[in-house]
Amino acid sequence: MFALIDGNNFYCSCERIFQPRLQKVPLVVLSNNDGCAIARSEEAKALGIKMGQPWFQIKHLEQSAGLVSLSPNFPLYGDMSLRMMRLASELGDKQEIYSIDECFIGLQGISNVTHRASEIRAKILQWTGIPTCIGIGHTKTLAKLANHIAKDADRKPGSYPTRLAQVCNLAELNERQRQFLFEMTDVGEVWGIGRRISQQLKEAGIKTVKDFVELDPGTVRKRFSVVLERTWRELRGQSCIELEEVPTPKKEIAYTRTFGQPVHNLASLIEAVTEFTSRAAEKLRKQQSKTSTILVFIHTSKHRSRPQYARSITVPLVRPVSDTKNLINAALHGLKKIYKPGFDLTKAGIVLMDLTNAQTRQAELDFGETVLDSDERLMHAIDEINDRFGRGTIIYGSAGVGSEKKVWTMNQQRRTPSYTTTLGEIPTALT
DNA sequence: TCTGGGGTCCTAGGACCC
DNA sequence: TCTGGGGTCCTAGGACCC
Repeated sequence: MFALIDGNNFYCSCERIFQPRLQKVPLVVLSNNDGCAIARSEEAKALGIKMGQPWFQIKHLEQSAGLVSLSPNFPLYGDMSLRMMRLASELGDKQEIYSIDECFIGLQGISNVTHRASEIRAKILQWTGIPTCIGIGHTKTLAKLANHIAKDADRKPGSYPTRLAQVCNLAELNERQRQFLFEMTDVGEVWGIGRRISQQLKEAGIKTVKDFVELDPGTVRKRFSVVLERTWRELRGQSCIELEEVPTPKKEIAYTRTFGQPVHNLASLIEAVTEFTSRAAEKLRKQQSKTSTILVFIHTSKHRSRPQYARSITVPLVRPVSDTKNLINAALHGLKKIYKPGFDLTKAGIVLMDLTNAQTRQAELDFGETVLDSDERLMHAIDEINDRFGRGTIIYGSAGVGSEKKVWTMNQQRRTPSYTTTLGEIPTALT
């Protein structure tokens, strides 16, 4: 049996902890560059704001409806997440942290689950200020579905029976009650059924979860995929997706950004790609991996009717490395190959691919010209210094050292302080 | 005027290799 | 004039998840 614990409107909830005036107010947290809404409070959802909706389309609600928007504050969300996850883990014996705001809990041998879940929920709320919902079921997909029901029952009166609000345990319901809930639930709410497949199912007359589970598995496999068949089995109570306690190392590490303003010149791109590569290399070393392929891309905005340009290139490395200097050299080499002047470039990024464990060493013939990783101790020292004194304390020269603000950096107009992770930004209580 | 970022998995065509 | 089959790599794009 599994539980899924999920923070409600997580980023908005994090912001509200330190700014109580934002309670009950329609609130959105915007994406990088203050581009679109990536988290919405219930009040903001009630205004009809959609997930991912561009800010310029909803900006007018500031005046007319008191909408408040904030730039994202990921250090804060990451730290609040850790606190929430630590408490959530007390529900069972195993935990899989699935995303910044949700985790699965393995419930093997746990009795009185529903009651325990309510207690954990109350504890998380009291200790961290984050409201959560908990779904429980025999498979991960069912736990996800139960979580959806717990949430809707909580915030949309009349959608589901109110006793399922906040904590919903599908495993303790009888078959008839489960069927009843399946019949009320749109097939598109199922974990693994996205916009596209949901639409195809509906065109075939399969509208609810009940319709879907009544299909024949062979048909699901043939018409769609083996992946969807797995989802079907999970909904029928057959567990196919295991709990992953230890996160598997990433196969790719990316750092990509939309620029604050369009960029036209190679010099700015070099700065941006240097910065992106440095940051990705930090992540790479943190996970104790090396990379042997780096992909660089640049492109214009599809939303503008200007000449379009999009290119990417993969640059193979002679051997797996994790040091920033070698990676920057490779990335800039690729960038210069794909750069073409005359376009309003709005986004660039790099992806480190073909990651391998840093401990693995491939033996090789010595041709007397080996390009080695920079001293590992040097990289380690730079990471430590940047960790301790703030990102950007030590940078590579091609990241640009001028004092003026770089055109490509992000716009973040409404960023809140890092209340819990930066000494100078700790909130003060007025006496 | 203004439209996010980080992942995984899969597919398909073209270039190139033997 | 006649012209195979198997494979990899690259690039691009689409599906899903958060």
